[in-house]
Amino acid sequence: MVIAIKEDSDIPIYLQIRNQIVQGIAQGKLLPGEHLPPVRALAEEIGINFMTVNKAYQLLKQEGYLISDRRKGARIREEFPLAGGLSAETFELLKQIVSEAQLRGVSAGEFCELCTKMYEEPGTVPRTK
Amino acid sequence: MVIAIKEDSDIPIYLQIRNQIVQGIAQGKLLPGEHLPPVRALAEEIGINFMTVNKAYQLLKQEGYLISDRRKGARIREEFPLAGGLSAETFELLKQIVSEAQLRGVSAGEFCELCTKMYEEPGTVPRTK
DNA sequence: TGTTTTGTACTACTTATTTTAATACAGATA
DNA sequence: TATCTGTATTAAAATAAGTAGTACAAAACA
Repeated sequence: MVIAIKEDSDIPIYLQIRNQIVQGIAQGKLLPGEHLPPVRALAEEIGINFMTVNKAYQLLKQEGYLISDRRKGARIREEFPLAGGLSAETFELLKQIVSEAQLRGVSAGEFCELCTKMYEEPGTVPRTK
Repeated sequence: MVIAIKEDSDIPIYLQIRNQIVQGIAQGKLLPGEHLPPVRALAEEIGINFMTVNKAYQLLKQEGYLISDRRKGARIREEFPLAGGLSAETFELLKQIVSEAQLRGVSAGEFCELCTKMYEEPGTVPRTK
């Protein structure tokens, strides 16, 4: 999977990496058990320090998406915890997003339709209704 | 409306204020045209510097939620722009949340149900399904 | 054995952010 | 006039965040 970094984004590089990997797993681009590139290789590919990639991997590992493998690099976890709900942080974030959507005139139905499309056809969801 | 600041939160104070006001508007706790407390009064109530409150008000004003009223303090805007869609930033954030929900075993149906409840009965939505 | 590759711990540097502070000012109000 | 509003300005301090450099241990392999 290709990691594309936006240099001018206000999202830090290590988070861009982390987010793209999470989305990659959710979208099936990264399969359970699959090896990620070594921190140094990915860093060189992107053109950054390998500790920045390491920070992303550390975060993913801490969140349960990755397991460390000193032999062949980091691996996507085989069995996900399936926490059965959102984390407290994500839950609060979602409440905030719903409030803002509501105030911008997005109906509950439209919002759900948008989310459903994100579930089903990730990558092809247009932003404007 | 009462603004409750979590001192140990990793979200900065001015953002906590801003977020709670946005949610307050969405939930009908703050009505269009309603006056917010003066920056100095709210600051003293919370126990912070009034410029921190001012920063929150500035942000809300910039986002179109508030209008300045030099006579009796800031006021909730009467007519919202109804931007007709999410901002690009919020859209990306939502994509991220959907991915994470998906990986945690939350189905599209469950996710939509949760969002719908957030729309309809804000404040009473439990985090655990 | 030696070499290479892996992740990681530790440290450091730089930059950005957040919060507080002290004033000052202009418009509105009583 | 006196007092209330928001706001502009500037500064300072503290904290946090991001990125990077070096060194090291475990594993793999020729």
